[in-house]
Amino acid sequence: MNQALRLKLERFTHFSQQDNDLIARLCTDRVREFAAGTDIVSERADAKFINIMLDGWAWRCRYLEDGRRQILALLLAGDVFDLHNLVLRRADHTVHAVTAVTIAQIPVEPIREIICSNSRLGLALQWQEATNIAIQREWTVNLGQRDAFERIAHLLCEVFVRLRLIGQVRGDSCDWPLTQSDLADIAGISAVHVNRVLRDIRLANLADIKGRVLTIPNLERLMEASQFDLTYLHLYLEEDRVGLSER
Amino acid sequence: MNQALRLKLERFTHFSQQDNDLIARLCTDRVREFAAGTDIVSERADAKFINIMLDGWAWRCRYLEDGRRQILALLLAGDVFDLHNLVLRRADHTVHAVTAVTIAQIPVEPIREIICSNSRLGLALQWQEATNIAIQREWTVNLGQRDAFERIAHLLCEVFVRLRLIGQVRGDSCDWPLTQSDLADIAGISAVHVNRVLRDIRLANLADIKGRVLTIPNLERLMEASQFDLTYLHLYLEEDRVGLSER
DNA sequence: CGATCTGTTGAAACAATTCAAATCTGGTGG
DNA sequence: CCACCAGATTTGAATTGTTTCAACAGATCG
Repeated sequence: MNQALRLKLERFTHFSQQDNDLIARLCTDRVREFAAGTDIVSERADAKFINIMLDGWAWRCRYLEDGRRQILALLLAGDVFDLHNLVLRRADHTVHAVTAVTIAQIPVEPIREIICSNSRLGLALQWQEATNIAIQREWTVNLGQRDAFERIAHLLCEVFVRLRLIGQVRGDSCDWPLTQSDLADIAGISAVHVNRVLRDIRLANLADIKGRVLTIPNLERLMEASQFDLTYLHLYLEEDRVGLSER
Repeated sequence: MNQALRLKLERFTHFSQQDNDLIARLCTDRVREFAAGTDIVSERADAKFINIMLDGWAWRCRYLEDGRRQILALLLAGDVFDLHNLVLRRADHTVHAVTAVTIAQIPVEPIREIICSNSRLGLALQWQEATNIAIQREWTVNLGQRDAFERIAHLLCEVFVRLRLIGQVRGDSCDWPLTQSDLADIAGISAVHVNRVLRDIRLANLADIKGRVLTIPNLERLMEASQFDLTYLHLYLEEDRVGLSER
């Protein structure tokens, strides 16, 4: 099974060999590649697949008529998304590949069977969806209550912790393919202001983005600065591996 | 069956007599009343029930350590919520009764059975949850991309349309139990600014709140002013009853 | 009938945006 | 290998949207 997916799902529960085999098979059957900058799901497209991110970065995005856009979620390796396609008929937003992306696109029916079988795997898929929604709520809090500095700092914490979960952090650094414009459309502020806030964060020695790499010298301090509380990620197993302690 | 719940679920599909009986039974078994101003679900409480709003107004809310709060969702009659309790172990936010509230609190197991049975009712419950999430995404867009005027106008549209769905609109008016402070914590702006924006909306003759009643003389114009597009509510049946046409 | 929320308004302060221009960066083709 | 280009980042100055503070009027409720 895909490394990131295994690490991710095992934060919820451990699986039987049977479950492991099943998910491994699903993830090799229908693998698709998307080039950086292309759309994975188009707004108003028919809702056909449940998707599993195997590699790369993507985002959900809604465009307004006048060209404004809001990035609604970041999708990282190991993320299961669009489970709502079990019941919805069409997409109400776009999913966009930021980097080159590898995805398993699984038709609705096999997933429905897994969920109805009440296996641990089915529960884990639903848990994934539930945490996606908890993250969506946290982004709502971010946009509604926090100022620009806290919003950016909080986002950096979240992504860093999520990447650490799937083993994509090296020491205090990780990949960072997002531009300042992208960050602006996540945080609901202008790109110019993102630039100034990132400068302030850098000057406070809390985090630094340079050459598509994010470095957080002291995650604990960055978490304090943004009131980051990882309860909302609903990580149940081996909690020592995330949070404050290294590795 | 509760009137609002029936109207709501039938926007997704029609039910067999068997389904109708089942849901009616569940909704009479475990009915609880909450007084206005009390908490229905407390942050970090064990996640035990799936809830169905039978009557009244409630909201989801997250508090930050320093006292700021963000209202994350409005829950109206007919809304099924906290379906994520099928997999999550504890709440990451509060649910608060705005008015007196009547709720059916259903344990996890019977709901799991309904969903796994793959009946229309089970799909309808999942559809409810999926639309709740779509609304959460739309609120994220609202906070991230729209200015104060558009945010408030968009919210008024949404609530009015949702209330109309469950037959709680009289002509161009509906109940409005929220204070300007509440609106502030939904829209992520200060209460003072809410007041000024509401004045502007009133002066533009788009909507008026007076004495706990909201009046929207011309919904179509208010929808235009806030770029309100009801796709995100995923209403599939009898679409003529909502949207622009009256009744 | 006073006490306590809720709503309203003005003036000053602040956060964030806009516009514009300069610099830096990575990739491309000559 | 260098010149060039487009996109990304950085900075300053003027402007706008929003907040804060403060004071008062209007409701609502025991």
